[in-house]
Amino acid sequence: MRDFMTLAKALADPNRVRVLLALRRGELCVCQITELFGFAPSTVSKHLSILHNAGLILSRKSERWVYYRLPDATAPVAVREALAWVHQSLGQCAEAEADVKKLDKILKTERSVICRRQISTKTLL
Amino acid sequence: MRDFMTLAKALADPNRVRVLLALRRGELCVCQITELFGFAPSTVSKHLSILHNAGLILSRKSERWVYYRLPDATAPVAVREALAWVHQSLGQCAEAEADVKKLDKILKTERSVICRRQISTKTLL
DNA sequence: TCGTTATTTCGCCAAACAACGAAATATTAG
DNA sequence: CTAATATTTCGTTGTTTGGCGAAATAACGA
Repeated sequence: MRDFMTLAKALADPNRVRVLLALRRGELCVCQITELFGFAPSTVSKHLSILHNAGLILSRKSERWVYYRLPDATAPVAVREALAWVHQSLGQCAEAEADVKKLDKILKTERSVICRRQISTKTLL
Repeated sequence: MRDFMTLAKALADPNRVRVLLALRRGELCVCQITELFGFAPSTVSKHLSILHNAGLILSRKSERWVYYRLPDATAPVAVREALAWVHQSLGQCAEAEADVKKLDKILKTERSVICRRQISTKTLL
């Protein structure tokens, strides 16, 4: 029950669900998701840690970036079923389409440019 | 997305999940669920209205009672998948077993006795 | 080593939420 | 009609949660 509630609560925020939909494209680093959402990096990091803690995403550290991705078929049934529910229910929804479109642009840009973009916006204030 | 989030938020509370598990036995009226949980009737009613609003339970009014039940196969796919996820993940969990056991006793008791029990507890104060 | 960059952790604040009791709304029984 | 019963609605209260920025941590590059 405890594990299930951790899963259910992780899914109870629309921005976390957006992360799960965006990751269908493949793994993303925190700064790419931050760029997609327009939130503070700390906010995005917290969302990712909640998803990770629930087992809904996996992480990998390489060089100075942390990449998050969807789990594979070895994940627990409850996790796989939760993800199937999300993807089947929302795979075609307007928000997912818009995010995919924006992600296309982000992925075409050098990652280094994306990351520095967040800093520059901040230092201008 | 909006509908999905209503569903996901409805599942994000353990007591609402308990209702979905308890209803596998068949329909229950509010006072029976209230007896099972030991919460104030207003609290239980609120939980039921959140589940009902999400489409996770259906209601029927008969005489002076309102009965809630799980939806049938005509429910939207997102709802059916959510319920399948809950029941598959938690069908055998300790909390569900304990509730089933307590429900057995409640269902063996006259409903009128159950309902008056709540009142008497209140008026004694 | 030192500065830069990516991410996380922490503390704060406002909004959302779950519990309650009191009052309102049916509906039945007398 | 009036009283009693089942449920819902409303307003309050304490807790949780989502957002932020500042500071801590980690990894890289000069």
